[in-house]
Amino acid sequence: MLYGLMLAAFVFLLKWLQWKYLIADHSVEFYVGAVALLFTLLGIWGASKLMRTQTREIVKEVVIVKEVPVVKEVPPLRDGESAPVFDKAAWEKLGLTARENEVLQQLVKGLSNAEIAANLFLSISTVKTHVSNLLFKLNVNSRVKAIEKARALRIIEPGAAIP
Amino acid sequence: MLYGLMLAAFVFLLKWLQWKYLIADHSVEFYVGAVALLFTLLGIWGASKLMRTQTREIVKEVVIVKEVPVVKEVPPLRDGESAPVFDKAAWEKLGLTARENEVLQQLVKGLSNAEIAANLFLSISTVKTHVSNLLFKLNVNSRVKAIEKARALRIIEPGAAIP
DNA sequence: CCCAAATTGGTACCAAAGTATGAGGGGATG
DNA sequence: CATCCCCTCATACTTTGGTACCAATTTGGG
Repeated sequence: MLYGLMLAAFVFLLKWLQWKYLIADHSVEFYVGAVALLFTLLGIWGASKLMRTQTREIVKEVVIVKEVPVVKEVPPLRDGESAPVFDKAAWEKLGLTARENEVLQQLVKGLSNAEIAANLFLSISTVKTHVSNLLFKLNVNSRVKAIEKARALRIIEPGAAIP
Repeated sequence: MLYGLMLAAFVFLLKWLQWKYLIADHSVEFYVGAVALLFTLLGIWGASKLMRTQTREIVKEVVIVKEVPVVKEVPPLRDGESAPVFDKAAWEKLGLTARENEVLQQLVKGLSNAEIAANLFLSISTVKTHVSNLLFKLNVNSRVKAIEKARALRIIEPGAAIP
């Protein structure tokens, strides 16, 4: 409705200008360009107008979520009084080198090779080498399984945070 | 870039038509209307294209706000042996669909996409779709981090084995 | 000193993970 | 019936992960 009206108004305006200034042939492109630009903007405006409600809704929804006292709804966790145990014997059996162990500790935090490389000031190549050796020593074929296994074997350093 | 190119191409096309059909004065309105319509659509298209990412990002941001307190205030899960608690409230807030949840349960077991596909009788494509959507909803960018987050949020089914 | 292991990194290559997009069907809902 | 959401699958593509092999350097012990 509004849109059609605006279009009509614009055409009318153009016609009026035409009468007033007797448009030359070579200025057609200019007008077309102006029209294109103007209506592109109109389109963007309209679209964003429609989109905004959607965005708002989402935000609102989530904000409501935020107000819910999350902690209370979580059943009391029987806190691991038992600090994570580092099974030194299991670790020694694996024969991990110092560096490999460091990498492992980063690995179980869920970090990517790139992140590990950054943390330990290594190149990604080196991290890959270490990780590959780790996977072999742990007898797995993916970092996810390696994390599992490391936890099962309790060879995660006491200080390491476990989410 | 693309936009400017399209505009140029359109003007050129118009010029060409002008030479070919020797546009009469009264048809200018028609062309202007066509241009207006076309570029309005272009504007809408472009805006919606851009808006989508923006919407995504907004959701992302707010989700972070929502989830940070969860991670912080819930005592870290120390050891595997304590029975995992399924926080239904947390799960519902994520808005995971039934299928996505099933995939998540497989995911946290450390299974690969192929293994999940085999277990759920799906194609790898479908699993990828679900996993991708899961990662988005959990606001992470890798399956490893998704596993972490799922544990932190305690949305792992009680039956699930944790190594 | 020399050897062995460890550390670091590089290249090359393949597999897996992840993203983007769209088609098509089905079920619920207005 | 139209519309929306979910589910399924596919293609195409980019990014990570992982393997294999090699090479230079360091380090500690015999």
